[in-house]
Amino acid sequence: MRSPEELTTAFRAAGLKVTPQRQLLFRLMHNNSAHPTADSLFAVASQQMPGISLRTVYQTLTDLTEMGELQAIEVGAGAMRFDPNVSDHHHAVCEVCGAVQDVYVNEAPELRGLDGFAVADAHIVYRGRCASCSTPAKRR
Amino acid sequence: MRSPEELTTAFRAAGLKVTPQRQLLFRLMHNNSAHPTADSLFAVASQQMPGISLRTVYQTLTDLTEMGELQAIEVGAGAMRFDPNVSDHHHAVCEVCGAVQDVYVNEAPELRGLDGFAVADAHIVYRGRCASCSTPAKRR
DNA sequence: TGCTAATTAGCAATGGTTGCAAATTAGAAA
DNA sequence: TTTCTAATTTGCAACCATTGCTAATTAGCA
Repeated sequence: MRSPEELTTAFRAAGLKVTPQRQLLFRLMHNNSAHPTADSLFAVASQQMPGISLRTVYQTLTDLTEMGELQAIEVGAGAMRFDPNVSDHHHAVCEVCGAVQDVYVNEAPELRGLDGFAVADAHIVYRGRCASCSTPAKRR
Repeated sequence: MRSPEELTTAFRAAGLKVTPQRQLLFRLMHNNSAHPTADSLFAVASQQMPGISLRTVYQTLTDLTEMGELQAIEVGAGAMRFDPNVSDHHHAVCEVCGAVQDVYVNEAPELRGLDGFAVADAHIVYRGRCASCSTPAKRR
């Protein structure tokens, strides 16, 4: 997603208002690689702006997603995650701690069984253990 | 998933009871390639057994999934789908009609960005248009 | 045929998300 | 700077898919 400054310009150009709530969310999502849920983002936002509504967080995340600034991802089990990285990539979900990280594939595999299906998009969810959850010997 | 007869034997061998509800659901899921949701399966089951509970449908689908007889898949947007095909495969979801079909990949692609993540499982969801939704000229 | 643990049904409750309406406010225009 | 109005925010109710709970029922062994 673009920088908070660029988004400010883009929103105004589109006839949308740039409210303090939106500015805060622009900042919180920019370069955010945590793949937060609406709720976890709400928790962080609330610290900096007590009284901000969860409804507004949902609204803004939806708006940004529709504008192509965020990618909404469904990793199974639970809430939607939001990712400011809108490049073509996939996700790995740690089954231990729930963390989500970006994964890139070099080339799409060949498919069988498409049977006339016209693929527009593909998304892969990998499950397993992230680096920190794979090294139990670390606690010495 | 195995045949209703084999499941009957397997359930009894595991100390589980083979109720009329379960037998019906065994039959309805066997060779079912529609990837039904719990609710759509409930609708079909209700026709053949009025009074069957949605709770029981959920329960039985969960049991079968835990026994490895079904695969529970999350295609994004909406309810869980259940698939009696438990072989290693993926899914294509039609964005027009919502149909889900099985897809097989020849070989897993190389990944970048794993960064120590140990992959245990991968599931790909393709989105696009199924064959029947891709041929508008059919209505002559 | 009786017994008992497994199962069912029904309903309440949960978690994530959206619809709605009233109050507030950004920002263009005067 | 003030006014005006459409956009936005908030709070709450409602929604959907799913699960928890429990009393009543039942499969299937002895």
